[in-house]
Amino acid sequence: MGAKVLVVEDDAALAELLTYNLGKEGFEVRHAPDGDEALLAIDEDMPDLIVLDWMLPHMSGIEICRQVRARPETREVPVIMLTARGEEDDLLRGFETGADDYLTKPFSMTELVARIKSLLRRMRPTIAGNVATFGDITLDRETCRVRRGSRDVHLGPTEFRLLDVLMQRPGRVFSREQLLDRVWGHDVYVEIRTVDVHVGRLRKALNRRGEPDPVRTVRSAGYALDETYKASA
Amino acid sequence: MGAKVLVVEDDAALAELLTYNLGKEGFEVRHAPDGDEALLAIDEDMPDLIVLDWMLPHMSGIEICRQVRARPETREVPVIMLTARGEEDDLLRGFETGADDYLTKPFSMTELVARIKSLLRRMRPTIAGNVATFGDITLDRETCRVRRGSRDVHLGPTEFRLLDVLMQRPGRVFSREQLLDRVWGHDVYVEIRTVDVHVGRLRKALNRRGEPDPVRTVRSAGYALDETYKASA
DNA sequence: CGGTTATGTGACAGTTTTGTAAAAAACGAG
DNA sequence: CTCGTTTTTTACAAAACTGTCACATAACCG
Repeated sequence: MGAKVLVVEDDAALAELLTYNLGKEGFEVRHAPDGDEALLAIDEDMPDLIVLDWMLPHMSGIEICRQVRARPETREVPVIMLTARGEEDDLLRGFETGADDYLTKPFSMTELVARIKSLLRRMRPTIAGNVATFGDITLDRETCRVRRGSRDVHLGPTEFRLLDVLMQRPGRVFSREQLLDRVWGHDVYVEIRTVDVHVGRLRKALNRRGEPDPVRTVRSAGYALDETYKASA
Repeated sequence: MGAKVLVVEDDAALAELLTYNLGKEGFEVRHAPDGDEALLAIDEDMPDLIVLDWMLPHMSGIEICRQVRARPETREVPVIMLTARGEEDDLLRGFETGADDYLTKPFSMTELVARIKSLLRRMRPTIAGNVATFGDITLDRETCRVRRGSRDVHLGPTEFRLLDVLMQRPGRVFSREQLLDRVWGHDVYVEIRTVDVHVGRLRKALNRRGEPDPVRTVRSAGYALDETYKASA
């Protein structure tokens, strides 16, 4: 499946149009009609991107945007705002608040989709739709398969998600806590060292004898995919 | 503000308009009339953002964009493209190539400025936050990597934090007490001379034979990054 | 100069962090 | 329920890093 997109829009007709079209593009769409629903949705399952109508019943778009930017775990989520024509003031305040892009109604679906893809690519460089690539490693979310070069790599579900998370930002160091959050879920309690074990298994599955290890251990910090390796492969 | 913006635009009148207005906003603007000049300008002093006309004499905007994206050191630089009305094909190809945003001529200066600021804020992790540079030394907090020139420098956690602190204000002298505070934490008790040992280790890791030492000892005061060195490198 | 103080640095013993095998527990398809 | 797979925990060894000390150098000062 594609990225998760949260659409915050009170106009039911437009909301449905968006849901339908984005869904067709392979995004997993969730809809929230107002600010409270939006924050709830964000809590329940973190979207990869938010499309935010600027005019909402109770809480203004600007307020939601501010709240999203305020929390550390959502700070990185890109926001596209939808404004009515000619609200240039709002627009500028929107950018101030930290929106990443905006579209003026009415807008073309093609354009919205292009902008969404652009922002997502910027956020998660290796992910183009369902397939992520890092050097000679390929991870396909659709078929749940991983390949290295021409060989098939068998991973258990946990190793698969682990690699998936690491590949969302190659090179970035994820702490064990962050990995627990993202791979196991923020409500599950497991020993921190379990991460190490699974990283070990991921390595064993990924590396045949003589191949360089794409997983980097950063002492006292966590694990990351090694950009050096990517360059060499 | 004060970010460096490279404007690649062959139409002299528009170029001047851009230069003037962006300058007024506090950006440091450099102008290149064609692709070759653009690449040269990028080499000479890396811009923080590129405004790129899509229709250029020799090399098309798309080609420049591709080249910018191909090099690791410019991969993260955001690109805004300027297109004539109705070239929707170009637009989509532009996003494919990795442009981050686009504007259709004619556009309002306010809007361009807003978009530039938004992109710069989004890139902040790279420009203002996560990567520090001092001369030929680079410290990346996201990947936990340090490089000197083209060589990878391996540091232990303590040396890493130490360099991090020093790089937060290059040239400033930090007393050993201050370094203990900031690197070890103000609640830890360790001998003051431990700082010296770690500075020594940092030096050893940073300097290959024949290279000048970027760390300056200030007798009876502390340590600092040497601005003399920065100038020379 | 000689005396004094500050810094550089090798060695080392102790600590922390990581890799990993193996056991135990959990899970899932028949 | 049973078997095979996967996950989690645990324990231990290996590796990496740390803080301290002692002594060698270097800088300062009258």
